[in-house]
Amino acid sequence: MRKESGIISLLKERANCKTCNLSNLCLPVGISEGDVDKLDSIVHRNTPYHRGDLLYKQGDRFRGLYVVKSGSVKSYYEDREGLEHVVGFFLPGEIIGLEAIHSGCYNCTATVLETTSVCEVPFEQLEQLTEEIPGLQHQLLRLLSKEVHNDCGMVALLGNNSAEQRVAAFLVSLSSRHHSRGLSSREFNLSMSRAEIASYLGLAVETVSRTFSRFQEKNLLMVERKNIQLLDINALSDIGGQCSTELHQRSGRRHA
Amino acid sequence: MRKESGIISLLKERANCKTCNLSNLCLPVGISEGDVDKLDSIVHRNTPYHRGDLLYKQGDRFRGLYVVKSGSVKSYYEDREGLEHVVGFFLPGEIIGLEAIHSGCYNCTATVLETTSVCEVPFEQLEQLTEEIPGLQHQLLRLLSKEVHNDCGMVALLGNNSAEQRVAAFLVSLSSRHHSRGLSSREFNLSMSRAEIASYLGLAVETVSRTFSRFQEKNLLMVERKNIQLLDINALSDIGGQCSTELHQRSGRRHA
DNA sequence: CGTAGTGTTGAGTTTATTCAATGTCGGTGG
DNA sequence: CCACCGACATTGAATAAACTCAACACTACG
Repeated sequence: MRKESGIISLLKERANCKTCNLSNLCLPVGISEGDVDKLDSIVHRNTPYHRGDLLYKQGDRFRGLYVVKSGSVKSYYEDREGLEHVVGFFLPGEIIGLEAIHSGCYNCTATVLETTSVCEVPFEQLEQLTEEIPGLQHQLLRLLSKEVHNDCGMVALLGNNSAEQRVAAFLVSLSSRHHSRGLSSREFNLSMSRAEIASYLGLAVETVSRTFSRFQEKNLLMVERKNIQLLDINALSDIGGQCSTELHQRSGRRHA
Repeated sequence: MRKESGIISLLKERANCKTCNLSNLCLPVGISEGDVDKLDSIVHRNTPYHRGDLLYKQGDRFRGLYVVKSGSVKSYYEDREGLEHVVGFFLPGEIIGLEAIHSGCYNCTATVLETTSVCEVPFEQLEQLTEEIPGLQHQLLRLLSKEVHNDCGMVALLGNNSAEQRVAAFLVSLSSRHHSRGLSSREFNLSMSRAEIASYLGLAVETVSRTFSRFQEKNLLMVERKNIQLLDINALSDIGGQCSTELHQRSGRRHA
């Protein structure tokens, strides 16, 4: 078996594969196996991080992107009072640091939620590679665009107000993101704390907790600490509104 | 005077210029005047749109990006009940449609708020030009990244909860965006209705209205229908929190 | 001049928050 | 091995914030 490469995930955009099969991933986007080697050569494979470790801090100079190989990451920024505001969670296959290309320094802090391994992709070198690898540029643009798309969805969601809608949409999003990595969409781990969920969704911790309980009473899910099972994804999807489906699923329509 | 070009705005990222002076705009980003002509040649200059006209509809095939030359645009999506959720406003110099690169079709509807002129930039041709124009690719990536950055800010803001914070941050954002185009940061036009602001900020119309009134009582601003004057931008900026400054201003620090 | 669209203001209700208490898990040290 | 501690999670009760409903005001426009 070949070394698994984080950059592959970067380019493939959640193809359905558990282990990184190169030809599966790159051919469909027009990148040959030879080119994959070039990509691989610029990627740093960091040793695993542990809960609380930082990938980068708010204000650090932009070095490159990070691709989650396993585990999960949150990104947040601190306001003047030192309060933390979570702006995103990243699961395997997802890319961190895209917002820093523009200003040349990271404007969030990225920290690891559990034992996590990531690849570091130096951005300058990646940009240079676009000259050698046809199709790479297009993939990068698509990647960025997708992030914009997801964020739009988040804005719409947070404008949706009700706590139930937000929590439901959040869960459906996690579910579909797990699914797109070939993992179970029904049962997974909440690597983030209730407080982190609350911060992300703009709710109080207690509200998140109560909403979980209410969903559980309605038999929509079963949750115990970090472990969660979605019993009725359709119902949750309905509660969450279009956001939860539209926005975090690639091409798929509604779960019918 | 030379024909004004929307694509210039696209590349320059809000340099401080009222009229589009080509050399000002492009040289700093490493694009020569000759290359500007190439860019100009692919841009469609549409006749002005009027309030309510659509640039594109949710679901339309992605053709290209739109750059606002004058006027303003909102983008929103309709949920299953047909309710409108505003996800963004676009002022002169800003680019619309970035979220559609990924999926190949627009997932929001973009509509014009007042008499507005825009440029249409066919995306395929723009991508091809990156081969001829060095630096163009980098600018495109930065552009997308900036959008991600702004959206992150919006997510953080909407997680910030309080109506006052949201409205204040919104106004400061508009202010600084006007400022960066060389227009007054103190007094400008709210081309969007209260309902549109409310939808964008996830508030009720009445709450927006009341918040305006409260700010006015505190002498932070003067608002009458569409016309607004910010009397104390610092104070508003403080209320809005880091988001309002951090997130919508380029390199500048707080208004000191 | 009257009407429709939009914005403001008030009163009551709903929702989510805050504050406080209690419960649960996981680790550490006696 | 068990008791204890701290971090995290849940639940309840009181409070505060924003929402809904409803009335009214202003402007634009025919």
